[in-house]
Order: sequence, then C-alpha cells, then structure tokens
Amino acid sequence: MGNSRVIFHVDMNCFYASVEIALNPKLKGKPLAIAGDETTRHGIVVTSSYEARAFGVKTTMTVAQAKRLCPTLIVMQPNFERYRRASAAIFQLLRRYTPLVQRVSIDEGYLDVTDVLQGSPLALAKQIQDRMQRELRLPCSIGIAPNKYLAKTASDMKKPSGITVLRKRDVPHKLWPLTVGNMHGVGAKTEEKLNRVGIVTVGDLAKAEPFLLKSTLGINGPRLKLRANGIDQRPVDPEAESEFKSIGNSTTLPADTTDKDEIHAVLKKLALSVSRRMKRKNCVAWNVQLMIRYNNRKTITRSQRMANPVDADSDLFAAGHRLMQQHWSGRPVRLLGITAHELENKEEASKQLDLFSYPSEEAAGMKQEALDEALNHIRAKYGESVIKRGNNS
DNA sequence: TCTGGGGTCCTAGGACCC
DNA sequence: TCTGGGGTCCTAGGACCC
Repeated sequence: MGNSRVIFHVDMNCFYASVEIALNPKLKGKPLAIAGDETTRHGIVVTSSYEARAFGVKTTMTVAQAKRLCPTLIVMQPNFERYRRASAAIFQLLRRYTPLVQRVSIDEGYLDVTDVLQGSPLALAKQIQDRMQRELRLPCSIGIAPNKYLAKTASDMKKPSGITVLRKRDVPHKLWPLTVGNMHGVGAKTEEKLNRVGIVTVGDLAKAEPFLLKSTLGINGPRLKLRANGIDQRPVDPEAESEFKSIGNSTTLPADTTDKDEIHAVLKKLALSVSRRMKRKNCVAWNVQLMIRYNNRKTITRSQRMANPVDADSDLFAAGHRLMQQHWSGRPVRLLGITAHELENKEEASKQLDLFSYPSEEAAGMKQEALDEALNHIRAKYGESVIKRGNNS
C-alpha cells in the first residue's frame, strides 16, 4: 500500500476546564464546571472536569441541575481569551512536528505524519502527549489511523490521556458491533431514519444496499457507508481553517421581550461585535442574516444579499433592522442573532471593484474624447450654431 | 428550575435563463 | 396546444458538531 497514510487526531480533554486547572492548580482533582452566568439565561454547562462528570454532570445541563447532582461543584464562567491563547500554544506545539496540521476546532486537530515518521507512530504520539502535558499542563487523547475518520473515532475511545491505534483491519470487530449513533456525523435524526429501515449497527450500515441508503439519507448515505467500512479519502488540509464561511453573534435576552428599543439596542451590539470580528479577519460580507428565536423556541432566519459587500457595524445593523421590520411576527423574542455570510477577503473584494470601475472610467473617458472629437469635426464643418440647435432639439 | 453560542454542510423550492 | 430538462442564484431551514 504505497499511498497509505498515518493520521493523528489530537483531542484535548475537557478543554476549558483543563485550561483553568492548568492556570490554577488548586482546582486539580475537584469537580469543576465551566458555565454561563446562572442568574441570566446563559447558565448552562459548557464543559466539566472528569471529577464533575463522575457525578453525572453533562454539557448543556443548567447550572442548577448540575449543582443538584454535585453540591460541591465549582462553577467558573468561561474565559474565551484564555482558551484561544491555550489553543494557539497547542497548535504551535503540533506544528513543530509537521506543517500538515489541520485545526478543526479550538481543541482538536488532525496531523498527517506520514512523511515525518521516524520511529513508530505510537512513540511519536506518546512524545506529543507528554510534551503537551509537560509544557502546557494540558491532557489530550490521540487517535492513530490511516485516515481522518478512523483517527477521530480512535481518539474518542480512550479518555483522558489515551492513545489508540485503529487499523483498517480492526474495523469489523471494533466498529461494526457499535450502534450507528456512535458514528461521528450520525445524530439522533439520522439514527432514527436508519433504524426505521432496519440499520441498527455500524456493521449493518457497512453492508447496506446503496439504493436504500441513498433514498433514506441522500448524498450523505453513500458517504456514511464508506466511513462504516473505514474508508475516508479526505486529506489533512492546513489551509481549510482560514477559509471560514460565516461570522455571527447571537444572544439569548435576559427576558423575552417585545420592546422595540431593547431589540434595537441588542441588534446594535450584535452588529458591532460581528463587524469587529470581520475587520479583525479582514473580510467583507455579501449576505447578512437575522435570526429570531421566539418565546416558544421557534427559530426563524431571514437573510438578504447586499448590493455591495459590507463590514461596517452601521451596515450590518441596517440590514438586521430592516429584516426585523419585515419579518418579526410581534411575538415575544427570546434570542437575536446577526450573521455575516458569503464572506470575501477585503482586498480581493476591492480589487474586483477596481476591475469594474477602472475599465468603465476609462471607457467613459474614451467616450468623452470621441464625443469632443466628433463635436470639433461638426464645428469645423458647419459652425457653432448647428451644434447648439442640435442640443436643444 | 428546562434547553448557550459558535460554526459547517446539505436540501429543497422558486425564479429565471437557455 | 402542449410543454423537456438542465443549470444557476437566492432564500429558509434542518442536521450535526464542539
């Protein structure tokens, strides 16, 4: 197998909690949850330490629920700036091993180590894991496999601080007995659809009739079947992350509201923070989307394509406000969001503008020249009076 | 004291064009 | 008088993931 690859999936364990523990060792060994402000409606658990998980604390639980399960729970509000800095350090460390690093979220990424491998993959993974612990005091799990899908699946198998090798030949006895819901990319809805046509385990999926899959899941069916057979051709792409598709901000209001002034103030804030992030990333948007979640939790999105790409908070606000005026049912609002879509690099966008404006200016100039020349010609031939009369008629 | 906020990708329908 | 089929753009929503 000449084109066989060695892919690592590095997954930080309970990342936000681990960063807080690394910065404050007193938290070590204690049940810790990172959660939003309990006194507002943002109070849900984002992540928690293994000590907290032992009590049954889970992500998306309310803080109140979590405290009921674990009265000694320490709750901290997330500090995203810290996590971003920790993430940067992690990926800097990983890139010392290979430039083929693809960051897929703040706390996980893929490495293609095929061409940098000297000893065994396991020894290299161990070295990376140790170094992460020693230099950053952050635990991670690493999956080793011939492709991304199997590497991702492998890193999930031993936590915390595990290293798992998953070979293609392990797929029948390690993956096929699991239920399809265990696969990444198969959520509750997809699992239910598959169950309805008699596909329960990963093995069932691996052997499923292509026609049946296509009719139940569309384009995703054949792809999932390949995954179930341990096949995944996606390359590790270091550039993928910089090609972001949208930037948005949304917020659940302190209380449901129909107050126009309050809604406007929230939209202004959202527009400002989206604009700031866009300017930091040096991009402009052709499309602005408003999201409204009503008090019955029904969520609608309404979007509008711009005649010119925007990045100013005033433009984002104007678009959001316009969409709000057009589409708000008047029902109490729970959440508002503004997202910039169809992003483009600012320089690219202005270059394209130049491409349009330059030739047309030039054309306009040429037109004027040609006109002057023609007028002079006519003047010379018939005199000034002819032209004046011509202009008036 | 129910259910946050950041994303990506896919689908589906209508408008419009050839 | 009846009426194909492909393609693209745009919008809205759903599924999924961390």
